[in-house]
Amino acid sequence: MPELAEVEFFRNRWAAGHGAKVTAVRLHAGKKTFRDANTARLKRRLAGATLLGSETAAKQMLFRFSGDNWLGIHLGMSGELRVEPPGYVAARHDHFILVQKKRHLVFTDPRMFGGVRFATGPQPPAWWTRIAPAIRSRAFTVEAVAAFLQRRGRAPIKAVLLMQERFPGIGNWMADEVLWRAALHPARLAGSLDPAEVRALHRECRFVCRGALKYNAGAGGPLPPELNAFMPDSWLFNHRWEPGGRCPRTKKPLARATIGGRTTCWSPARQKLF
DNA sequence: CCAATTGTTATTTA
DNA sequence: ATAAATAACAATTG
Repeated sequence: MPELAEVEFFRNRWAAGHGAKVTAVRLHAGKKTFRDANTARLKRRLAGATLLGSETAAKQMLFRFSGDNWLGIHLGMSGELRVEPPGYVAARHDHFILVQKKRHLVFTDPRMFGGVRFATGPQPPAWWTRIAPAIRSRAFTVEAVAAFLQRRGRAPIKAVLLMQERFPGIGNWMADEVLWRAALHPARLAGSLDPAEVRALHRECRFVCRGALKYNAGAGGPLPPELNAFMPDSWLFNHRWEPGGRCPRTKKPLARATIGGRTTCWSPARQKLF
C-alpha cells in the first residue's frame, strides 16, 4: 500500500509509543523481513531502550531510541504498522513486535517485500541520510528535474516518476495523479518534454505530495477507512480503480494499460501522446 | 487455474 | 558499458 502519505500515517500510529521503554522485542530471525538487519544485535540493544521519536522520508521510516539506536522500517507492498493492547499475541504475518508496558507496536507484512534495518551511533545511519531530498523541500528544483529527465530520456515518463533517487515517495497512484494533472501521457519519453511541460510536472509533483499528506491518502482496498475517506472527487485517485471510471475533468472514460512495467491509469481525452 | 495487487532489486535485453 | 525492459520476490483475493 504504502506511498508517501501512508508511510506517514503508519509512522504516526507508532508515535503512541514515544517516550516509553521497550521491555521486549519479538521477531523471527531468518524471515525475509530481516534480510538487512542483525537481529541478535537489534534485540540486545532495543530491549530496555526508550523510543524517543520518529520521522519519515520518502517511503521509509526511522525510529530513534535511547543509547544511540536507530530502527528503520520499509513497508514494501503490503506492510502496515499497528498498535495493540498489552498481552497481544502475534497473528499470522506479524513479523516484528516492540513490547511496551501500555501497548505493543506491531509490524505486519504478508508479502514480506518490506523490511527492518538496525544501526547504532550518534548520527542517523547512511541508509537514512542518503535518501534523496524531499519533493516538498527547496532542493527539489525544476533544474534538477529537467536534468534527470534528460538522463533518463529514453524511458517512459511514468517509469521515471517511480524512481526514488529523484522522486522520493512517489508510488504508482501518485505518479498517475501527477501525470493526469500535468496533462502528460504516461508513455511519453522523459526526454521529449518541453520546458513548460517540465515545469508543469515539477509543480504537480509538489501539489500531489502536499495533497496526499493533507488527505492522508491511501491506495484503497482493505485499508483503514480513515486513510482515504477524505480524498476529493476532483482527484483522479477517487476514480482510477472504479470499473468504467471517468476522468473528473473531461468526464470521458479512463484508460488502463501496463506502462513502465506497472498498471497505469490515464485520461486519453486529456493526456495525448502527440 | 487464471489474473490482479500500493515496491524494489536482480537479471536479461538492446 | 549503459540504460531500459523484464522477471522475481510472496501472499492473498477475485
